[in-house]
Amino acid sequence: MQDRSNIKVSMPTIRRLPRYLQVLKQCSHEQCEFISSTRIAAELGFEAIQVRKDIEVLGIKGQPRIGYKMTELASAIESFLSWDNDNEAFIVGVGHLGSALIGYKGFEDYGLKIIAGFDANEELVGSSVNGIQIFSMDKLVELIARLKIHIGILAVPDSAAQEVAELMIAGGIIGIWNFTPVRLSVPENIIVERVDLASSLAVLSRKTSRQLKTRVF
Amino acid sequence: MQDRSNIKVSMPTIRRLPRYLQVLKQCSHEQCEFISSTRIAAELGFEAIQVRKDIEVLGIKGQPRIGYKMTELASAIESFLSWDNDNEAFIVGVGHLGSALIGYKGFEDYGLKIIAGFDANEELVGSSVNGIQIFSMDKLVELIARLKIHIGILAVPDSAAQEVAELMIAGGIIGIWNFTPVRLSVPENIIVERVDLASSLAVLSRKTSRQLKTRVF
DNA sequence: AAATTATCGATAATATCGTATCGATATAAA
DNA sequence: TTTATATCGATACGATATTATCGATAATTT
Repeated sequence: MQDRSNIKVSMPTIRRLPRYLQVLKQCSHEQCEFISSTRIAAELGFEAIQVRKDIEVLGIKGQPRIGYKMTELASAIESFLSWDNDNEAFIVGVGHLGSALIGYKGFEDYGLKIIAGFDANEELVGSSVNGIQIFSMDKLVELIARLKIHIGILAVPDSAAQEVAELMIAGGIIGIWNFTPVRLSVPENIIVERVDLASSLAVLSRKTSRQLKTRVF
Repeated sequence: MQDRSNIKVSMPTIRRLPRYLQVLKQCSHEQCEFISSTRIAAELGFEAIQVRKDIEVLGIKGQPRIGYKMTELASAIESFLSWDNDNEAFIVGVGHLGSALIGYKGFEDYGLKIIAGFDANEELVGSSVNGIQIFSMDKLVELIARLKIHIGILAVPDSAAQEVAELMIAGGIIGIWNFTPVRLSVPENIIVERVDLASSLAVLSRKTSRQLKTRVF
């Protein structure tokens, strides 16, 4: 299989791939070696054709009437998303949200490994959360550089977000997973992915209120 | 202004509206009464034309050379998203994530009011987190019905997700904000909005690893 | 062995979304 | 008063994403 890391792929496709992976993991206990696009689509409520189009970008082939080889499909997705070799990450901000993220087991499935936490609260420094040790902010830049960390998880109070992001970048972070609502201003070669609860809630409340209005009593 | 709750609007537009609101709040301390699409676009790194197109669906008019009246625009967005009258919600699952969500002050801006928490852990029952009281799961269905709650926040362990969702629906919940990775199977009149960390991380790790590869050393 | 069926994969058509253009309008400046 | 400028808003265009169509293929059934 050729290297697919440089082809251009649409964002919606990238966002759907993890869900296919999830289905594969769920179905892995079944005995079958293959899985069809139809089956995947049915599990997720998608159209089979869309699943096939998405899988096409991975550069693997399925067998007509049979489907895709599950192990091959799974590792193709993981490789495509760079989830196959562990992505080591630091998390900054170990409040409720930070702790929740540290404790979230699911990240292992995504090849994300949180290997240290940082917090401005000196009382937390030296302690450990779920086996992850918490360091002082003073060490952040140095440790990023020394351990060659490329991903930083930002879970600090809004007011500190920009400042901490700059520290991360100073150390050598390339990708920032931003859990604050702050719009970070960063150099263009830095990737920022924001988890936007507001937009998610917007969709939910818009739809819910429409549903309420059209409901028959 | 006519009622805009029944017109069809694209999801990307709905997702962008909260960001415009955020800009408005940020700029509200400035003295100016009006704000232009150009200004909003500049703040967010969007194109002005896109901002105008999005605002168009709200049914309000701007003034050429001046822009939109800030207060009018803000309340039009809030009304469109049903964020103007408080949406009361229950949260089920008060672990790290649940606590983080309860403590998140930002929800007030979105018209979301978490008025009670529920947890299977009897030790938590009776306590309160950030001023929100925690009840036993036994009370969930009854209290949803009695208080006419329409939105439920699902922050329980994966294994309990489907079961709890069904309880919510039994009580009368219309919209579920799902913080678990579980794909819930629900009747079609129930709205489920999933906060999908996996898809967000997929985008981040794909882009980050591409950035790493194209970087010049 | 032949017919049937379910699937992949390539191509085409459609729909959706984002962008560009341009006239109209209102303010500010000359 | 006239001109310049910045903005809105309508229309048209282009890009992107999704869906449909159809031939090829391989397992299953008859």
